[in-house]
Amino acid sequence: MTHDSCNATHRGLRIENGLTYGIPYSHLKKHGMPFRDPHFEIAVGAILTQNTAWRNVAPAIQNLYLAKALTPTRLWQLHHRTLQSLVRPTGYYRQKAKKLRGFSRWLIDQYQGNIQKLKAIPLPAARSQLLRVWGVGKETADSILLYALDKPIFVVDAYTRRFCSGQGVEFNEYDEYRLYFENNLRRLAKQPERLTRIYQEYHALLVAWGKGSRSK
DNA sequence: TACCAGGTCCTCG
DNA sequence: CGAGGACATGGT
Repeated sequence: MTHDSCNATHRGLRIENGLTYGIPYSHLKKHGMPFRDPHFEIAVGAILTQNTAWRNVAPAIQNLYLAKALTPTRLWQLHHRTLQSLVRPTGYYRQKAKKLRGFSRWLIDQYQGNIQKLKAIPLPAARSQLLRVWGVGKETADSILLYALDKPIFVVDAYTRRFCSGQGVEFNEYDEYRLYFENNLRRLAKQPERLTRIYQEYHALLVAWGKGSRSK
């Protein structure tokens, strides 16, 4: 794992340079990243941020880090009640603890707890498998695919719909919004291998727009 | 004090 | 299917 993971993107939000949830990067570099899988961590963030402000999610992930539980095995081994208390700041903490537990169990059973093995699966199959996990809906599945696994799929969230609405673009279904962006952005991408990065950056722009337009 | 925040699942008609 | 409700904490 190269150190670029320390600047990993969580659903469009970049982690501050040199700091990951309050832990100095120099510390991580010196001691390695025991009990921490940055790609799994991004998936955890995707679940915890469901209908929740990111400011409530960051402390929860820091709790998990300090508990050395940011790997599927370590997280699953936490006592159920302990896990609930660690993710409490995110709200819906009973449901979310159950979701994280189930997701971890699933990664352990299907992929030996190695999320990189899920990355090796073709995109459509990986998506349908994720959608079978309890607590993982379309937006969360696509967030995991795009940000944790670098798969080229566009994430549709509340900001995306709000932005479209302002432009007079409306659909009924999640996948209609997704395909609308994918079809248009694909045309702009000269090389297909840049698609993932474009989707990540474009979604990040929508997030930035959403946060900015709210305080107005 | 009320209202909201980057969803998902369950239930009922 | 599809509308309606439950889930829960922290910030403004």
